[in-house]
Amino acid sequence: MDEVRRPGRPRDAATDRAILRAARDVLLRDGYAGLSMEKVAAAAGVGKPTLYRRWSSRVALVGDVVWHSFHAAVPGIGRPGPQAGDGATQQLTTWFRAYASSAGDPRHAAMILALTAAAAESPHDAESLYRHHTRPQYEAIVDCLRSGVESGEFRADADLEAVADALIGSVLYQLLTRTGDAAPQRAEHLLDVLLAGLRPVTRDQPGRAPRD
Amino acid sequence: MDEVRRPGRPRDAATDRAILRAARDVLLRDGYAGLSMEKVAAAAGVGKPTLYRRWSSRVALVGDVVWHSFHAAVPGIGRPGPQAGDGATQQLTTWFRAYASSAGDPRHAAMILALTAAAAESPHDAESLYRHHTRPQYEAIVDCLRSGVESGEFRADADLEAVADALIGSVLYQLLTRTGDAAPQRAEHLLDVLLAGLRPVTRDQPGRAPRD
DNA sequence: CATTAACGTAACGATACGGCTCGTAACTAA
DNA sequence: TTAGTTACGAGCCGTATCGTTACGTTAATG
Repeated sequence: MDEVRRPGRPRDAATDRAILRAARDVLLRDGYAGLSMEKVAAAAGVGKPTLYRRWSSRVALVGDVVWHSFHAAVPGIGRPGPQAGDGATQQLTTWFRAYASSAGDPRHAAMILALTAAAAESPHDAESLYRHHTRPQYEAIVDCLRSGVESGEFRADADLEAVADALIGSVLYQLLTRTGDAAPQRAEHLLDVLLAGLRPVTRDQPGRAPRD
Repeated sequence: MDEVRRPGRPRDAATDRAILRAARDVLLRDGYAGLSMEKVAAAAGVGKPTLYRRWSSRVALVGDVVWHSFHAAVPGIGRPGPQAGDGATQQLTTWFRAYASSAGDPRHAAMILALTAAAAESPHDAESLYRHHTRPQYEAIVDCLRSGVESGEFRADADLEAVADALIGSVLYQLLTRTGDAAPQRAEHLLDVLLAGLRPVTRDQPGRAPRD
């Protein structure tokens, strides 16, 4: 997979890093609305064409910033269970604790919010952002839940995607409403309720509430 | 509470309605990013100062549009349980079904996404938007859950705010990731898991998973 | 009629978008 | 060495939006 050397002056890898770093700083300080290409270019000490040579738009740049920040600081974010030997319950718990805790870090919170803002304000960008930055993680969670069903840890009739939505969505909602201070405890408590609800039914306890 | 008539030409109530309607249409067609004050003014057949006389900023206008759209079309959105005689389980079910179903309507989806975009892109606006447009509903849900705890329908040790986060957040995440097609079923299934997890523990079934 | 304020029109300065052109630097191929 | 190609920083361009202002008109008060 060696890079094919093309004629002409090669791009400076240090410039890539400087831009990403500057964009991350601006995102932290001013939020997604406050991130302009000109501000990023100035902060990175580069010209605007240098930005547009690499990223076709503001959304694309922000997407890459989020991507790099996540993979630099939260290595296992894409894989819920680092230890394959653990049960699904333990894997899910480990991952969700890490995820909720990372959302408590302002650096990651800003990244998640930026992705959210980009997706929410423009339906067109939302699809591509989801495909590239969120779906792999989402599918890994569902896979983890599915393995828990196969091992008998979880109810077979549970809607696993609904559970994944609730896990990710609850953190997202907390970030949006700035209730994030109590996040770590709340993550633990949400796991309590969801894991209890996922437990296979016994004879004494029917699977559904009587009302319907 | 009669309006005190002040001297001078009074504001035209029809103009208010025309602006709100135009802003709603633009929001539906072009999303939050595509909503500009000039576009709204043009669509409403009104000058820009007329907009700024009523709303101090774009965010304020969008906030009011969401407010009016919700209260016009989803009357009970602020009060989970229309029938006070119902149990908390039934109240919660009724409300969440209505909420998830309304999110399936593109008109409401656009409103929720607009609020989300505004909150996500600017931390400053997020706080005031939350206070005025989301918190009452959120607190009503928590109150409903709390009444369920008091009546013995739900576990006393459950984190009710975590449950509320999960309910609202799951819908939000589905909207953001355009997985909203399966929303009605998923809402039902999430209720299944959460209500099962909220059920008070019995002697046969310990409250927590063994692993910790 | 005098006062007051909302109205539409038409600007304003500031800022950001995405693109473009300069002159220069860096690298490859002949 | 030389020509060709591409990246680079600096900066300008046209369009667009922001929030604001000035101005003349219209509609209500007293």
